[in-house]
Amino acid sequence: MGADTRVNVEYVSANPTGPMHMGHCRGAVVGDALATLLEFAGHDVTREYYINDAGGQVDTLARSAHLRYREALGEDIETIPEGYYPGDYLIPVGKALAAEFGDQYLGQPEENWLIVFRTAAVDKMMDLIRADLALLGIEHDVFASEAALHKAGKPDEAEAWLRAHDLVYDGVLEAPKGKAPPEDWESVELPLFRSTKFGDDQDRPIKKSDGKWTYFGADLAYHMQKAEACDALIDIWGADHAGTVKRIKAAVAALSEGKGKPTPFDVKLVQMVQLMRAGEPLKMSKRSGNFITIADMVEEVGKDVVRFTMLTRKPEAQMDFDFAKVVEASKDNPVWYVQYAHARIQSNLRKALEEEGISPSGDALEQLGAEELALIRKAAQFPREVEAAAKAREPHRIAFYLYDLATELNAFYSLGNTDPEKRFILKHNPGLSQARLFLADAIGQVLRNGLRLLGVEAVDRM
RNA sequence: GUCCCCGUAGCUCAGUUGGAUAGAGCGUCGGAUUCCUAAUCCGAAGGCCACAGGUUCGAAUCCUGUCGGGGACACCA
Repeated sequence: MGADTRVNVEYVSANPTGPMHMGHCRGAVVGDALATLLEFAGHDVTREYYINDAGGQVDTLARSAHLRYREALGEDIETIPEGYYPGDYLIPVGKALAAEFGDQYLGQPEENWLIVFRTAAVDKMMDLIRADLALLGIEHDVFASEAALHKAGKPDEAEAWLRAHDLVYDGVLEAPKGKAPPEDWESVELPLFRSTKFGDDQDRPIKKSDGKWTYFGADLAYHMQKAEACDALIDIWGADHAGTVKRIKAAVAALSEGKGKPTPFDVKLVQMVQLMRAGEPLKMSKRSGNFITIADMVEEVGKDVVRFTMLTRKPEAQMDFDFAKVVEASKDNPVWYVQYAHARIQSNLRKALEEEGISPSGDALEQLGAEELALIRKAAQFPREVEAAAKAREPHRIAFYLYDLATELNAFYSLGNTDPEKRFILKHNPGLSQARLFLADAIGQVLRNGLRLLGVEAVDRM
């Protein structure tokens, strides 16, 4: 492809209010694999994470941290009240805050400590999140802070520009139609972005009635900021945000076209994952703060299994993740099967060298027959497969391709069971043996390359 | 009520972005093994590509509608 364009891939962007749970997992893996895939295809990729550190949720986080801070200083806080984050992960944060500040924020009104606690708690949460992402082998290049965006006045800039072009106006939202009748509906005049001009169902407010920016108002400025530094934008979102795709696309179209630099922008929606164990769905209670974290998943089945499995389905289709099935050692477990093929190749290469002194060589490739050629053809498809997957922005195709390649490798390998002449290691015919090992080595290479694209390590023995 | 995603073999899913007889795995049935990793391999049966229209020389693929599953719909993030 060699397009050599700068592509910004934003993924994960989980709220900095706790550790990552399984709901973030698929988007994280898909985004990361996509980024790698685009890099491999010759793009200059930026992996970006947007930190929502300016909304009401981080205030709740700060208050929850303050509660744990009081606890760390000896107070019995008993049960965590409604409206606070109950998770145990805030206990060490409270201790750290107590160690850092002593009792100076005890018994103080909120305005005296909220900002301090918010900043400190968000930092700690981001450390947590970065650690969780590292478990999945994920590392972002840029962590963009929403608060910093506000401080830099980006939303104001965007608003001014949009107003100047009659794309933002002050207006009143219509009450929501349909099944959910308005309960405490008030009609207020708000600054609205004309997203209907770009196919949205409704114009969208960029500021709230208290004058603060809405999430959308900030996000719009954020996308503008990203677009200034690259040639194409990709966002990976959970499917629960599908309803906001139109407005943000409208915003990017309006701003980037208006400013003379139309920026292609793609939002990839990733569907929910249903966790299962041996066919039974796992239910988790959000209320108690008890959910299955990414750390739990990685600890139980390993990074490679989590990553590969998340890529064995197209992202926009719902999927199950069965803790029992993903570690099964059989052909219906793609992770295992691809690894098995690679280990088998490595095992043969080792054995050939150590026991027979035969190493791969391309000197006698003309001795290879029709079956080997079919295998070579399959392996040779790899670059085209990568190109197609990159163009379609669908990393899961690589996973399916690797599975197919493993199938063909194993099929050829099995010919040697009934016909000893079809084996890789042939003592009486070193030339052919070298050629077949050369082929095996090449396929091993393709498997490794493909797995690396997915962020999965190939194993040499199992 | 509106919007988005999905609907392909009994089950779980691919399908190279409109091209020839629609492909895997599991399951079922029938085979292969004194084996370089059999945790594997080969073969068979099994499809009106949800349904109905439309566009096209040509549709699983694009458009419209219906049905079914999932998700989202105030100034939350």
